Amino acid sequence: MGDIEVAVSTVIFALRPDRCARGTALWLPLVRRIKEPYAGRWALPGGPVRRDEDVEQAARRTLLETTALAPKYLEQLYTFGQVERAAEPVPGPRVISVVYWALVRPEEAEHGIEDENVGWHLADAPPGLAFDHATIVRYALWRLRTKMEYSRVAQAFLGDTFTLAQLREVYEVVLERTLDPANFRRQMESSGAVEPTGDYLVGGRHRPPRLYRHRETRDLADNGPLTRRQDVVGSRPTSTNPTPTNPTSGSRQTP
Amino acid sequence: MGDIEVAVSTVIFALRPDRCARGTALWLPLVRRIKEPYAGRWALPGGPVRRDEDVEQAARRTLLETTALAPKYLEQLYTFGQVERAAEPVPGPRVISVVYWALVRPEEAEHGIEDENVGWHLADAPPGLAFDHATIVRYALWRLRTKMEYSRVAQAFLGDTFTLAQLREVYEVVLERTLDPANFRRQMESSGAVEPTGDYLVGGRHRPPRLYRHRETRDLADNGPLTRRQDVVGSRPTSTNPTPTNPTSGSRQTP
DNA sequence: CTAATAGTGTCTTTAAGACAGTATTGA
DNA sequence: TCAATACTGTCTTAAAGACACTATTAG
Repeated sequence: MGDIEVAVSTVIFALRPDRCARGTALWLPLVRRIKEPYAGRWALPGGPVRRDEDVEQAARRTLLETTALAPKYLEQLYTFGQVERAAEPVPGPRVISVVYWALVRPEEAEHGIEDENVGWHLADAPPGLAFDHATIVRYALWRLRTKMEYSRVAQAFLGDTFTLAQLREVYEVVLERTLDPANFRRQMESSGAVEPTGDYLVGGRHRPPRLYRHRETRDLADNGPLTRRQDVVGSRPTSTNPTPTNPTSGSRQTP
Repeated sequence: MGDIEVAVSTVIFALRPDRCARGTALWLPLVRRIKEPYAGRWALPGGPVRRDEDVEQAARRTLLETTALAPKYLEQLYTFGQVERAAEPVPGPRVISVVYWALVRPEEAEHGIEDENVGWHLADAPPGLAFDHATIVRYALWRLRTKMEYSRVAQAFLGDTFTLAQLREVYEVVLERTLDPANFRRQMESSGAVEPTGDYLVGGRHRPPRLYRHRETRDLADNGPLTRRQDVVGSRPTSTNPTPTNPTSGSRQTP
């Protein structure tokens, strides 16, 4: 029964300058596999969950170990639990993967490792990936774009202060369409997601734009009621359940 | 390493008549635990994942075994993977739970088992639950309400044909507020989510309302790109990956 | 007929989008 | 001065909501 391995993988997105086309594009770091199933192919950073660490903690640890990244925004994406997952070239062991997705700021991204085994790739067109990681990346991209429309995730791509033009560029690059600066400004200001610092960004070639900061009314990575960790109302400090172990409903037919 | 158990739990919602207050309320089935951690307490139906079954399949199986329910709408909710999950009364084994949520129609709900160990409870105010199942139920409720606003999940509570008043009642009960019948009608008709069958519901006390059916343009339980299983563009038929097993980025510092 | 629900029409408010116009900087 | 970006104002359109009004049934 304890015959199933649990692993984590993480899809990390960052905005980085792009040589061709427009200035900026969406990138994600990949690591090259060295062991056999898919050896030599690119894959999402990850690894097995240790017995004594939380699953999210495992995601952070493997990320740090393989890419040296420590993203502030980290959220669970989906758990992939099909039986035939490892059955591609070699019928390996049964592995269930809890996949996370992360957003890092440009400065954070710079601290990441880059060598022949760890590198950034365009999120739109990643190279041939191991396992079904291509599907996972596509799903993560869909989640990012969807969440962009109704939340403030875009701010996770930026530093503590930023101009509205920078924030707008995040939206434009991720959603792949241009936005009207005037309307964008109005929306951001009326939504209360940002607030002006009072400072201006000097050194630009033209009129210095106002600087803004995140308005941390709520956490950026919102998982609904999961973020509000300790409830005041309910009971104990909310541990994260181990599920009923086979309840086998005993005596049925009892009104 | 294979020292971790993987289990599933499912939060099932159904609309059922309520004795007090308004006619209908949101209910969910719970099972009574018979084994020791939390023996006697109510818990979500679920159980361990077998080595040879998909995780989703495990959710369906345990649901059928314990409650005799086979919901059409079943979707992954979240995976709970903290270390201290089982550590409440007895420091049990490490268990990671993949939690699903399901919606069942009234007729489906009637087929469910009901005895002293399996019973329906008000989703708003469940009894004292085992583990952190109260948190999970609260989270599932939040997801249901959130998803209700932008998708067509409401239809999963109803049969093949229904009146707009019935559909509106689903929204009203779940969202806990009344909706304007006129505006609701317009929204539903313009969204293209439903289409009139041409028939009318006779036998009512008053003017017979038009019957509608789901417009199955897309799947009800949409998981973004995950539902579109086989891609035509990409490559192979999309298996569901087993994650890279510890890539340990080899030779760093290589430009 | 009345009671009750089904369904339509219309007005107001709000937000999104298009786009013209003004402001402020470096060179 | 000019180019380029920052920022403001205003018009149009679409959707949401409030709510009056008509339609059709059972009894």
